[in-house]
Amino acid sequence: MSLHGKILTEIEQNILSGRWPPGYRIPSEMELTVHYECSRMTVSKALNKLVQAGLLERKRKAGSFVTRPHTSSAVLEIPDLRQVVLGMGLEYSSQLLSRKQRRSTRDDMEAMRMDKPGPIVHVLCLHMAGQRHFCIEDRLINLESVPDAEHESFTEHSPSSWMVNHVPWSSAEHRIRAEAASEENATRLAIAPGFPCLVIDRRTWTGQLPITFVRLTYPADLYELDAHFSPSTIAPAT
Amino acid sequence: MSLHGKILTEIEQNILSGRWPPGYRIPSEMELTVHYECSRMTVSKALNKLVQAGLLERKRKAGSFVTRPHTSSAVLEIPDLRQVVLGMGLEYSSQLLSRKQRRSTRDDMEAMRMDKPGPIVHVLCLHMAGQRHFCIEDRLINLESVPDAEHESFTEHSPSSWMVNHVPWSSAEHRIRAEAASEENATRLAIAPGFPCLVIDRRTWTGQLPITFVRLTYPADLYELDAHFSPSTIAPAT
DNA sequence: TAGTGGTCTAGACCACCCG
DNA sequence: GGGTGGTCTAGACCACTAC
Repeated sequence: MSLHGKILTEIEQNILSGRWPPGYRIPSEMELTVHYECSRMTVSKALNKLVQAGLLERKRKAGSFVTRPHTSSAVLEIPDLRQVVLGMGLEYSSQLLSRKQRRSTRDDMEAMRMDKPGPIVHVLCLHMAGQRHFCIEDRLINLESVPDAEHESFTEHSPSSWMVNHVPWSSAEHRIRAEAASEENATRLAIAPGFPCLVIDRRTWTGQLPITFVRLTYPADLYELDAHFSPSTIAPAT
Repeated sequence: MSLHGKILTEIEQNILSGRWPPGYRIPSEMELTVHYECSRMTVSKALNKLVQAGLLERKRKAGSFVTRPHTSSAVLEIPDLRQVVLGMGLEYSSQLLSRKQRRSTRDDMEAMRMDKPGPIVHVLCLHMAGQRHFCIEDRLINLESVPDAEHESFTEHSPSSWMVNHVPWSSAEHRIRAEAASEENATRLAIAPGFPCLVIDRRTWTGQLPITFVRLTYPADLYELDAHFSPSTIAPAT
């Protein structure tokens, strides 16, 4: 592997593992050239790729910093539902409907794409936007990747908020569809069974390790998903 | 603007304008260093950003080539519906329901984000997957950006296929939601009014120029949208 | 104002692989 | 074999901005 590839990988792992948390100031280019015994260009190449990937922010004179919990960085955002609702100008609240802990069943393993069984947390949470039932969050969390979740009650912060703000991820998969509300969800969302809903399934990983699977069910017309995409927005870096 | 930014922009425009078509071999790094009177690193930086953007492919000894009609390159693909259906193992057919040409109305301009009126084509097309009504495509095309569309009947190829294969784009915006089928679409899709549908609005541009607006309406359960996303897939270039 | 990143140079060696 | 891109160096000057 190339030297700048090695530098990139090592720094990336420092970030994704949490050793270098959001806001952390990483060593300056000069310090890295010393550490890796290479020229500034080589270090710079690695760091700039990490900027493009959304893991770093760099400021002259200040240094290079790990970005805040990488929320979106790009295309399909992974938002904190609380922020979404507040952004709509509505009051937000959430209600934990259930919280279970268990060894993963076969269904769990399939949903999360786990390759071997392990302890998980299963939470169900209702999100409200003003008086409207906004979203049902049905989430599995892999306790091997996110051990902190074992002692988190999710009553103060919703699972959505907690995950966004505590857990970094390196890849995600979304599956989006329309669906008629099931009896169960219709009751939870105070809508008629069969009412159209937008359903988003999302899996996230750090490296090869599954973190969480979440199914978000929104009554139609309460939520739209936005995705901007510019492959050519390489915006010559000002 | 920086020099490599200028080089990047000029080459990008050569590609997006079609002057350098897919497969075209662009000048070598050496030729570009002569043309821009700069060092190889500077040219290289620009070219490698274009590789990341998916506009170029580079091969040792062979040279740098414009990629084939950039379909997805990443996250939210812009598929040819024909390929989608065939990929599901079903027979594909399409039927043009209407084709109109007009000067853009205020609604058209709003839909396409045009800032001044101009000639457009409005097509409506039904896509079938086997015996199932798969999707209604409701599309506006800006004739100023896509003059060829004026003399295209869209009977042999569906608008979706034609656009994907003929028109390059540089940025796209998706809006995705669930919706109850309108009376009109229910008839077209052979479903009951109120049946849940997945609706995707998509706008595409080349540079600042709007190309097309399309609304795709799928009956629930006939289609799911997939989106993979790895910000950290910066894969140290082999 | 000093330290940081942004940019650029003029070389160099190497791996690849088309012809 | 020779031209291509991939990588790297050891400098350099500049712009920005936090301190």
